[in-house]
Amino acid sequence: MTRRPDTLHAQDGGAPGRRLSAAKREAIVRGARTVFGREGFPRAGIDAIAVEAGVSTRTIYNHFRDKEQLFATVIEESSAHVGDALTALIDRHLEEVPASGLESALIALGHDWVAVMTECAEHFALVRQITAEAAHLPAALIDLWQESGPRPARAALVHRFRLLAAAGALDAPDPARAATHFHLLAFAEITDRTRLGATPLPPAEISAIITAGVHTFLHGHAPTPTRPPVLGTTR
Amino acid sequence: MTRRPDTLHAQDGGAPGRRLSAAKREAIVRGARTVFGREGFPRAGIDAIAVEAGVSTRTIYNHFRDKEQLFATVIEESSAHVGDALTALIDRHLEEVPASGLESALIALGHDWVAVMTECAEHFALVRQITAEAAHLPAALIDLWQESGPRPARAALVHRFRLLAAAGALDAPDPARAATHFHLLAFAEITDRTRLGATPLPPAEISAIITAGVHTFLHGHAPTPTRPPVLGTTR
DNA sequence: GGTAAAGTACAACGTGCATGGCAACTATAA
DNA sequence: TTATAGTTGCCATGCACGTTGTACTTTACC
Repeated sequence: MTRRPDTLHAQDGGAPGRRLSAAKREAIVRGARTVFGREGFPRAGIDAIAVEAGVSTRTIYNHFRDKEQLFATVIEESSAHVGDALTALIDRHLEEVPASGLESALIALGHDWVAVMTECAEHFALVRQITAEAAHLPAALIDLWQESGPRPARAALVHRFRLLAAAGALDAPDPARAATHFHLLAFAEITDRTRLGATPLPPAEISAIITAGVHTFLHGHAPTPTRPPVLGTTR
Repeated sequence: MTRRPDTLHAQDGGAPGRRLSAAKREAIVRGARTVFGREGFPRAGIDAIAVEAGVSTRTIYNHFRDKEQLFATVIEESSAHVGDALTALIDRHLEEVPASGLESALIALGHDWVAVMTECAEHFALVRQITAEAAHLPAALIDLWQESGPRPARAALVHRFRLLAAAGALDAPDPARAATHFHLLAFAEITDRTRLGATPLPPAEISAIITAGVHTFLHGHAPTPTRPPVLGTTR
């Protein structure tokens, strides 16, 4: 079973038993992500993807069964990557809560989160298209996306908030709800107004939104008045 | 220039100088709203709209220049109607703040708001499609929608919050931001999870979201006199 | 009832686009 | 170098759909 160094993978949906080039496959997926992000799923033409990838349309059909399977592959590979980045971000900022202030930690997390959104603009353009088409996309595809990206990130946030509540730094009997409130106040307005990064927002405005959001969040979930907050290790 | 009682309106884009039936036009717009809401803009076929409206496709083209103009008409007429309903709701619930509690007023507003969303499910299905396709729709269309629906409603909310802040019932130096925070906390999660009403959410869950959201909001924007607990110097 | 305009049925036209077939080209492994 | 198989360009096919033309039917007012 000798294989070329470049053709070690199993194909995703082409004719069975063929050995296709991994490099071509990667080029296709990357090009497809760009075009799908720009134009959306049913709208992006195979030809445009082929051009973007520097590949013939015929080759695309050698690697993938059809356009939909290509789309699924793009979603899975892209969102797993960005999901990891966000999860790492959350853990990094909330691993140890500085006694100096939970507020500054949350604000810093907010800014870094937005930074990821601009760095991975192409991915979030794709996400925008997914949510846009959600109702017309197979449910399995939506699940695939949720599971590989948003869900783990959210779980990490809930986990950290649970620890913060246990440490008395937060009044969050329901950490999941607190996570939702934090996310809404700190990010939802930004994702909304930038359309997930599509339209720019002045940095000062972003900063104001995050600061105000974190402020409202912390006041809304402040530890019970009688008990001064215990800021210590949250682990 | 005798006109039939049924044909008094000016046409939107058909051949100039013809007198078209208002009843047919209404049927077309209503059917188009249903189908556009269900399938989205470019996706909905003229044939499907014609069937839904009980009209021939040719008649549609006698009343409207093309599919896009029909879509614009649907958006304008539908969102103006729902926008008025929401504005009325806001004014009704926040016109006089019961000393008994701003909290209950906001919660009641929240419930009525959600009720409007379910009553006008067809409209919000349309809104879902608009936001989904926003990037590929002419900007003028998006503006048309924003101006006729969401903007007036939001303005009403900001106005009420400004009065509440002036009356000392709320700590909202920036009423616009407070309105955003209230909207996010009380509604955004619901619109998110129900996909603007597309997928159902148990009433108990809705109630919990609104209650928790209003709670967080009020604690975050509580009037200063009693100085709510603050973590460190949150300013 | 007559008449003119609106509405309808039907079909044609053009287009865009996802696929599939095929033969020629090319790069790699032996 | 040679055989093997991925890659490519190009064309064909089929389909979906917006839009229009046209001839016939219905409707509303005189």
